[in-house]
Amino acid sequence: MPYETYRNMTRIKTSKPTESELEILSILWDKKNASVRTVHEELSKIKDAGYTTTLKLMQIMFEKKLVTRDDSSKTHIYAPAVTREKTQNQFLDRIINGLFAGSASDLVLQALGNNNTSEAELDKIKQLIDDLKLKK
Amino acid sequence: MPYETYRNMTRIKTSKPTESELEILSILWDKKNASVRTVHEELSKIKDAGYTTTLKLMQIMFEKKLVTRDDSSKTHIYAPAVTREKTQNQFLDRIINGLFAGSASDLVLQALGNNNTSEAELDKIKQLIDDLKLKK
DNA sequence: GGCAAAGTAAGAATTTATTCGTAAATGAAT
DNA sequence: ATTCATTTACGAATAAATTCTTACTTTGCC
Repeated sequence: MPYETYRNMTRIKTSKPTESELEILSILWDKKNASVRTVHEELSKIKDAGYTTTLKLMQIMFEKKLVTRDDSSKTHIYAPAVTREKTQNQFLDRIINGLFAGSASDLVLQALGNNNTSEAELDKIKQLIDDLKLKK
Repeated sequence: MPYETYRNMTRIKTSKPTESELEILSILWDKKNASVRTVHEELSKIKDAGYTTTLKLMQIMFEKKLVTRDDSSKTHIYAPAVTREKTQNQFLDRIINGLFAGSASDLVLQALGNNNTSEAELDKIKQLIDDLKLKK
């Protein structure tokens, strides 16, 4: 079976976004929605690829249902179909299970230990912890 | 240039481990060191691939300097060349910058919010926060 | 209508990652 | 020293992700 055929078959279902898809999603999350041109120009600031590359990627993301698309006018307008939060949790799960032996708190300890987090943010986390403890 | 040649040129420098390499590293971190056979048997519990596949992967990891190797006897013994902590931080950095807009505390809030962390672990985190605040 | 600009579509090519087949090397046991 | 199981070496095949080339479509403008 030719690879293209295979890919078209499996591309359908929603799945974890790849590295490049994540970059595009990040832009869409910020802008709410955007044309390929807009995304591509934003993308050009951090990487170097042709316009049709971005287009193709966004088309694939549409097939995977990672984005929606309004094609009522010539220039299609894309919007994220998955939330930033859901995607964050998806990646967190993977990294926690694959790299932190399933311990979310180990991840938290590493993340806080190696990062200079502001005092205000530390307080916010402390507050969340207290809330969580109350619920137990 | 044939792909094999190209790959041999670029495979040299240490880089972020791939998904499969991470599975092998996890086993090596647990066992301190192991032969290909041992790693492969451990791997068989969670995935289904041939022995030479594991071997090849570990050889590539050796070339990438992700693992070291004692080849003084017939059965080579591999050991991790990167620490679990360093790798964890590498991935945390990537996910924080790529998906959490650079905010480690956002990641922490998500990780704690969506995970049922035990009270003891919450206390440990709280303790760390207090330590961090003292240092400021 | 004809044409240019900007866009989309689709498949091929390339790059990277993973898996496998085959042959050669090692070494233990007889 | 011959046999046999185990292991390594290495290239090729396959899979997956990314990039590019080419052709077609739409729209605005003269």
